[in-house]
Amino acid sequence: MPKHVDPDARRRHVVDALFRVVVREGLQRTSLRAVADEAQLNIGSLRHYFASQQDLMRFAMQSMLDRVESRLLEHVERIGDLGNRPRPERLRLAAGFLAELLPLDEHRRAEVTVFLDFNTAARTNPAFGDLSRQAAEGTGKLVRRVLTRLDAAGALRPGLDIGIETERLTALLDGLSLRAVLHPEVLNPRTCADVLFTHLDDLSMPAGTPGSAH
Amino acid sequence: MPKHVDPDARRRHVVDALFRVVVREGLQRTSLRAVADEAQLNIGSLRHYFASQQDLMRFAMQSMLDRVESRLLEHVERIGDLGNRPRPERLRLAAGFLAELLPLDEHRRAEVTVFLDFNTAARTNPAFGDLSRQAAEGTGKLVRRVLTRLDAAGALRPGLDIGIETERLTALLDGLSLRAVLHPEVLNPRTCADVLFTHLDDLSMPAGTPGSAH
DNA sequence: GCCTTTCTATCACGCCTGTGATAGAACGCA
DNA sequence: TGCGTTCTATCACAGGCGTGATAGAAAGGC
Repeated sequence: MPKHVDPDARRRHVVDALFRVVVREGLQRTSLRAVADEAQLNIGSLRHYFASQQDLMRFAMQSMLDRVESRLLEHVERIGDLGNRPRPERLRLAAGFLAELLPLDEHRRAEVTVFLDFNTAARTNPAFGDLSRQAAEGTGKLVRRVLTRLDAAGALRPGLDIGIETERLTALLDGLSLRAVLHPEVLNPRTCADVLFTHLDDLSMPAGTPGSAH
Repeated sequence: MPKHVDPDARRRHVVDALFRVVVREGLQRTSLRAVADEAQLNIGSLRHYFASQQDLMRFAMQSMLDRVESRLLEHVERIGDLGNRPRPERLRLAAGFLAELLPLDEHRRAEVTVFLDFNTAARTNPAFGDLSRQAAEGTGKLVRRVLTRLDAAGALRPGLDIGIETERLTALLDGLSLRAVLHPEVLNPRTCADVLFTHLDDLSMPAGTPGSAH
């Protein structure tokens, strides 16, 4: 088994470089040569790990989605069972969880930036079509699940249409991300988080209502 | 003064062609030659009206923003004074007005698509920087004005933070547009409009108060 | 030692891009 | 008619792109 380097590590290294280029220059200007330079690799080496540009791009987008998903799972692990928390804390936890999707720090900001570029490219580039759709449906289902759980725990206002509220909250998250990434001087992370919390608070029980059934 | 053709009409013709290419192929693949072909013009003629690619692109983005603005103004004209309408109708009118920003029909859909591509490009292309920022601030101020008017007319819930609510509604509109453009099979125009109305209804007087919706 | 696989590095090709330069047609006015 | 401006059309160039081909280095198993 000849194995000088770990190919998976190499691919991760290349993908990291690609993300940096995308953030700095945009997906439009993210060429094989630019990525190779950023990764300090020869373009020949790079092509040894990725058969074609499309392979690289798809792999990169898939990696990005995987990373987001694993960070979300990690967050779920961290908060554990939220069934037996006091109601205001449940809201706070839900907000903190959904905030993983917002560009509130440099790390998430880079990720959301890449996410946005890939997904807008997917509109006209069939190579990304399935991944983009899967991502959009994924966040939708995620938001729906959060709302459903909150509702089941009696934390939400009665009479809400969960379908509509799912679309509303999902669109709100997407919109906050979009504006925060494109116009950080207009929408800063703090306001971003405030808006999210305000929204969840709006969906919750009015103050003074008896809390969790159970 | 020799004048065979109307230069303004020509420029409009070219910009229309450019928009079609952007919608169909994405801004990334919108080259001078592609636009010239779409406009059924020789690239030489095209370059007679636009000194450089950057000139064309900036002109196109500015045109798009002008068209959106004029459609909004036209809508304002159409509804006239809304001060003396019954409250539920005021909400409906405000929703209809803000819906001008959503891709609810093919025309607006194309416009929002172009808007999105230009604004995402503006993140890394300084040529669009000022226009993009101006657009983002414009919609923000627009939303704020709508909310302020509704509030002044007593149509809104008391205790709302107009600043936060402006950001929230703006992000919601952006998010709806984004999802409707990128994933029309997930978020259809009908749901889009429903979400907007639900949101405005949520901001209005609490349920049970005379005049509040449904 | 040798052999095979893995990896790095480079060349060349065809394609597309924006753009400078330029020639000629179309047209209105004198 | 001829003149000058406006417009159309084309060529050529340099630069960037993805990619096929290929040669050579590096590394481990035998």
